[in-house]
Amino acid sequence: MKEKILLIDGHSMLNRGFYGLPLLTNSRGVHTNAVLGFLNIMLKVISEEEPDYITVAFDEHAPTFRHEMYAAYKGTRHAMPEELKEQVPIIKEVLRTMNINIVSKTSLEADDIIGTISRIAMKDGKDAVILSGDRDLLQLATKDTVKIRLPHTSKGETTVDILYAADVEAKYGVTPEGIIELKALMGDSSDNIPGVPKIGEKTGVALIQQYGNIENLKEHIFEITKKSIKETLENNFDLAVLSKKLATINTAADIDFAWDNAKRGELFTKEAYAKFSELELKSLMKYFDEDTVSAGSPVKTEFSEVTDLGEAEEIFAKLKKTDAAGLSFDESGVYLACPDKAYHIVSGGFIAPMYLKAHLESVINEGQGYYYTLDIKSQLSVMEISYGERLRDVLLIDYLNNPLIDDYGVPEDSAEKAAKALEKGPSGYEKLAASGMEKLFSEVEMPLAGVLHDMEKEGIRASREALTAISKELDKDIRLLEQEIYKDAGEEFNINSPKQLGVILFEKLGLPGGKKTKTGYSTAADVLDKLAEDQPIVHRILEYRSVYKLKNTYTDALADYIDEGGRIHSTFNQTVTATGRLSSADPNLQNIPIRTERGRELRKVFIPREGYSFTDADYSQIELRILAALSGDEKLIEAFRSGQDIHASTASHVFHVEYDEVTPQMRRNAKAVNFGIVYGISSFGLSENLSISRQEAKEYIDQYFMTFPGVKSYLDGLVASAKESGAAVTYFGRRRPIPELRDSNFMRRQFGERVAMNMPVQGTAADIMKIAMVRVHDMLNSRGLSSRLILQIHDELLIETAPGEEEAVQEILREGMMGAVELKVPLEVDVNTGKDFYEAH
DNA sequence: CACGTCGCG
DNA sequence: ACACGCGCGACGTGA
Repeated sequence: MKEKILLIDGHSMLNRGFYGLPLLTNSRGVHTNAVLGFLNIMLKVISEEEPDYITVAFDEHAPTFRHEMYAAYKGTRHAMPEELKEQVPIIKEVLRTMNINIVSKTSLEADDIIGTISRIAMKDGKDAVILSGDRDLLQLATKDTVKIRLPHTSKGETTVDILYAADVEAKYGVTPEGIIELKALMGDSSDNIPGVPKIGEKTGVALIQQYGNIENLKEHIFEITKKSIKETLENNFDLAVLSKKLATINTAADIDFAWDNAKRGELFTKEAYAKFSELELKSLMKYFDEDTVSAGSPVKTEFSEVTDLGEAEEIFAKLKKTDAAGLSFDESGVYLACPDKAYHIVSGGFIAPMYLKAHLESVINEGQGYYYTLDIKSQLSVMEISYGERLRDVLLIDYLNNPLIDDYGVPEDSAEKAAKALEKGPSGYEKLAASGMEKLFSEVEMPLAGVLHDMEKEGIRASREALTAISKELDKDIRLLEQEIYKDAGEEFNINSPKQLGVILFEKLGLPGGKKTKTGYSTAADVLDKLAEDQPIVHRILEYRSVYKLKNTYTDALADYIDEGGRIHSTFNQTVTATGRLSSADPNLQNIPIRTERGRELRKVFIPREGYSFTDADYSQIELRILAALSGDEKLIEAFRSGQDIHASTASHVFHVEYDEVTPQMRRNAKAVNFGIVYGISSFGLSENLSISRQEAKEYIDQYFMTFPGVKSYLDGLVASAKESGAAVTYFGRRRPIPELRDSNFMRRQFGERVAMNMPVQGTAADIMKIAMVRVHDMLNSRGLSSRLILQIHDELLIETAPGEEEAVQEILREGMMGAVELKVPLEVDVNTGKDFYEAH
């Protein structure tokens, strides 16, 4: 049996994986799609071919020869996307853990390495299998010793074709040598081979079939009948010669290759297991046997238990001098992970909680290293340490590095948190710093975590009695509406089921239209409104929904969140939104009704503690102000500086009427245009929103951009730079990757463009509010006030104000919010006080 | 668990 | 010719 070597074209396989699979990441935001695609196909081929030797060839990063020299000359070399680039070192490391030989050499392309080794194999009497996604390699196929495995996907199924010389000829019409000649004529844009203009695959194949090679073709050029072909060949023959040179793989390159190094070893080692786990390549875990799994599981850091006071003292002293440590704490004590050793300092006995807190604070605030936590906010409920710039939270680091991650993988176990914080912290911080987000991190997100903890702990008082009373009323209405709807429909059905409702409305009652959504009829409010304004049943259904929602989502649900102290404690998430906003959950206190009077009534259940009042402050038009400031559009800036109503002012410009002549309808439309601009305008979206024609919507937009040309060029610039860098960025440097911008799907690309326009505006507003929160919190504290920040609703802050502190609080809110940043447009803040949330806002 | 719907900015 | 406004969380239905 002849021995066999598998030769893999590293970059081409990575490329294939990258563009063939969606942009996958593991929970820490590391992109893995190219690695996964590479491994999938490699493992498939290994199991089919059972090679005795394996070698993967990579191009060196330095400019390589054949193809790149032309690219450099033409200036067409295209940059590798960042998401792909970062996977190159990863796959190399994975291959190393799998004992797979990697060969690369400066000034040589992977093709040349593979070509050369394949010829060494032939000389040494071995078979060679070449795995590549690049058809260029087909020139290396021989009659029966060198075959090419070329993956291709059709109908979602990936197969890896087998091509010997005869197969190449059957499939492409030319011999392996002919592939070179063919490329000389038709070129290859992906490889930067120019070819001869106007000659494509068809003409190329025909010419090579007839003349064999370009030299012979030149001699017989007079035979060519088609004038245009003949001309282009005559005029561009030098390009054919250059292309041939570029397309020819060097099979006698000077490389170091030893069979010993290429010998196939154990692929599924415990190191490989650890690597696969880290990358979360779950579909590949099946290859590992149980022994490997247990041996390769990440080594749990051993935390030695410390109960002795003296020993604890020494450890804290040592901690102050280490460069980096991970720390976490829970009811049992403090976990400290130093680079050399890890400790669990046990609370209780000789070591009092107060002692732990004091020492921890002393380390964090006086130590010379950096101390990494993982989700500090949730730990502050155990021990309220105060911290400064030496504390770095890895959850917040990870979030800033990539806010799109769904799950940052915070372990339950405190010890693991400390270990992981030390493990991931320093490199994560480096990445963050490289993106210029140090200030955002240390001056905004880190201190904000403490502010949010205080807000969560404080909570907001809610009246259970009031909720119960409202709930009863709503319930009455629901029953009434229910019966009326059944009567209208002529039968009982589940009104809450869009599916059943669609059947009733559009089939049984034969209401017009009835389109939309993947799963059936849309019964959304705006659709129903447009379809059947005059139908009583439609109005009752919308009324039913609204009342039903009020009862279930608000009244009843909120009552269950009231604690013994009569207060509701929401969670403010700091790491969930793509733009940098906060979110509120369990319960969500950022979506308490206000737009309808009936819903708004609900705000009366939120009340301050006895003797206190509510002070509410909200930024006026902050997003539009940011748009004006960042775009530098003179007219928009002037509109704000003049203190006019911005929507009316926009209306007067867009509709060419005097400011005083703007009608309410015009103002409404202008307001929708303003929103549209901030959301990443499209004429379709605006027309839907305003129930006007696409044409009219387009005219509004055109008119808007004509009025505010600076906004237009700013938004265009945002899209352009997001395409360039792959991300949108706020004024303060917060970054949101937008992978959609290079999606093959038009719709998703469009979405990416809208995001590129919206994120810097929404995100900057979020940044400003966060800065304001830290300032307001600081001022309340430093002035020793008893008033407390309790809610944030994106552009609004609510403070529970202690008696006698009303004026101070108003001033703090104004100063904290307006002074958060200095822009070309003044930030305006509306402040209100009230005896409940209804009155205050 | 995905989807539709709807509450908020 | 085509698709669609940005950012969230909670609820109920139905597979």
